[in-house]
Amino acid sequence: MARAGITPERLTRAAAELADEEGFDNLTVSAVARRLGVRDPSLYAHIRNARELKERVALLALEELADAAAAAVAGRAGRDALVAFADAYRGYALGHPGRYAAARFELDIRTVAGSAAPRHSELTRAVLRGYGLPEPDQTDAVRFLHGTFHGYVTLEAAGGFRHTPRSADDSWAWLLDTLDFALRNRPRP
Amino acid sequence: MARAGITPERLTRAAAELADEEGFDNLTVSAVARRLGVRDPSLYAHIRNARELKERVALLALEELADAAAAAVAGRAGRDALVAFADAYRGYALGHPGRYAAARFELDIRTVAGSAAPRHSELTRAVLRGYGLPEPDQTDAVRFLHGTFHGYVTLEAAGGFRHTPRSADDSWAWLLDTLDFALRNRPRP
DNA sequence: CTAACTCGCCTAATATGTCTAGGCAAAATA
DNA sequence: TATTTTGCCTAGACATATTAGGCGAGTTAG
Repeated sequence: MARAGITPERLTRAAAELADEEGFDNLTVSAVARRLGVRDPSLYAHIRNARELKERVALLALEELADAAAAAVAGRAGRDALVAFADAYRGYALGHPGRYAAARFELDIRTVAGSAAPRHSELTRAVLRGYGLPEPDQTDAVRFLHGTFHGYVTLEAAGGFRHTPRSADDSWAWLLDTLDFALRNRPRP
Repeated sequence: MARAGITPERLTRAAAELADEEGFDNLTVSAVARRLGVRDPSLYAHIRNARELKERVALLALEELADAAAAAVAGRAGRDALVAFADAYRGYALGHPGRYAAARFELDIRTVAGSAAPRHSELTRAVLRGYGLPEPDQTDAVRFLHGTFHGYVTLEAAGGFRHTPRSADDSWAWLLDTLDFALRNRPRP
């Protein structure tokens, strides 16, 4: 049989595209095999199981997201950095819904450590540097920002804001204003 | 064959329990059938398909969550109401992870309208009443709060905060303080 | 009180997806 | 060129989702 020339990169890319097009929940070994023009079992020479396929997409998404965030934050500080960071995050999530969902895939602790996840925390801390928060406030703020961005974007992607005429962009801008205000003026303990 | 006496309530309860125990993603028609002591096809007399099974759990979760939030907010105002509301939300999510995930299940628009989802928005607006926000700021704030609570709790449940010694409870308290401060003092447009 | 009927649950069977075992030939290497 | 590796294949076991059709327990009509 002619070889299909499957590489880890081609496989992961196909899976990521599929996730974006059909949803992360519909990402199956079968669907990837179809897209690559091979039979299902052939893929098991390249992946251990279906979970690993999803893991690959998750790791890719974490990398891409961290890269986008890093580029956004570079050369900015304070409010500018916060807004650019948040917009990069939201832009990626809306532009790549399947990959974004993958980034929330539960990885085991060892895999997380070797992933781009730690870069996300570092980048968030870099953004917060402009606000001069001492510990443990900075850790709290990292969690606050992560949670807020993730939650807002998830609800928006799920269509939760379509029932009201107010635009999701405008609410997002208001949210960032409020966040910036709070971080700058919140009374120290 | 002896009848198993399946009612919509028993079925939904079994599905909800299964979701909490095994995860919403692992909620299957087969698993529910096993738990109820019947064969898979027997359930199709009670549900249309697997999607409807999940929908049932989603609707139950939205109801329970709205009930808990309503009870928490009753008789409170301002900061007290905000904290009680948020704690009810977080408590439910951590106590019933499967049901909570179900509450994020994408329902079609007609189903959402008949669900407890609108109550959630109303309750959030009730909480915000104490902060005297005009429109469209109030709508923005509703989205902000929903997103923040949902995101924080999702990340916490996924174990995203276990890598740092700082307790998730303390970060939560900090978050609520900050939110309250921002809503009270944010400059009007 | 029996006859008819409804409807809850069953078996059988198909489709799709995950994954293992074993085979063959193309590609890499000796 | 001979050998080894290995990418891809077929066959097949097992799980889940779902449809079709049957049978008998509970309910209702005569």
